[in-house]
Amino acid sequence: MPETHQLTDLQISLMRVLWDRGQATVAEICDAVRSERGLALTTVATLLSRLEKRGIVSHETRARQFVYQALVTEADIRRSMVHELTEQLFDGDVAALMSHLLTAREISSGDLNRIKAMLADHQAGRKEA
Amino acid sequence: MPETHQLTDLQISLMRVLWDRGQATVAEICDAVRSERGLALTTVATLLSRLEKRGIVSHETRARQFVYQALVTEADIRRSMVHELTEQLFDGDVAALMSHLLTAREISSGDLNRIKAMLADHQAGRKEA
DNA sequence: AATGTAATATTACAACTGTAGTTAATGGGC
DNA sequence: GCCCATTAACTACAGTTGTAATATTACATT
Repeated sequence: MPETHQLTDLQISLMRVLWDRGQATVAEICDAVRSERGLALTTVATLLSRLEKRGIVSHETRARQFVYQALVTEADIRRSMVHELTEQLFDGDVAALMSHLLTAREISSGDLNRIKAMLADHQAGRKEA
Repeated sequence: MPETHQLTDLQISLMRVLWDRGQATVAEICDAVRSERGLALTTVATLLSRLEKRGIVSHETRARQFVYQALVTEADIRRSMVHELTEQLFDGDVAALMSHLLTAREISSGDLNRIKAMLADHQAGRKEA
């Protein structure tokens, strides 16, 4: 259970590559983010080694190259970051955040229907648990 | 329309005082956050002047003291921070964030009912609009 | 064995944040 | 008019982040 992992935008970009692929070398990650953010190889390497120091990723060496993999899942990060945000901005009140999402944003009716369906599912699933 | 204002935990604590009171002197803000975070007066002053440089707050001088007030509302900050988070972690998909909230084990049945009610309200309101 | 090449390791640096000490100004009380 | 207390201004410093150049290492090829 990683306590609370707050990641920046850039850090998430790198993580996403690992989440998508499972593993990746520095060069692969560098390539993968090139379109959205052109970074030098050494920059990516630095970022990854910092993430490793924080216990977010790990690496093994294979054919002279570091192959990184995520140690936390995207769900973990979502959980801890959403939790943080909820605490900070909504005093921990998830329903308040929901309310914000419903009112402070243009939500499509498609979204609304999806949400209603999810709610129904959720309650159904909850009952049998 | 303040572009995108990401505030840290501490910055939000200070802002909250201003949001609650409308205005406050440095000393008042310092006192207000003392319980949750004991900071030196000069620390609070520094933080506020940095926020002012960013256009988040402003001050006027009254009786030898700076009286600060927020230039952005809590709703503004909520909007931009929730938006950022949604973009970064859910690829902009609000319904996906909702889904996460429903499944991420942080929601009580009471919350669920409140949410259902809000959804109903929201759709009702939306119809007449 | 020498060398080119690819990869990592080391070092650097500016901006921002959290934190606060020190200094300067100034108004109120005596 | 002088001193104290309050308050703001300036300075400082360590940690994190974004960014990358340079240095070192080591494999593969000749």
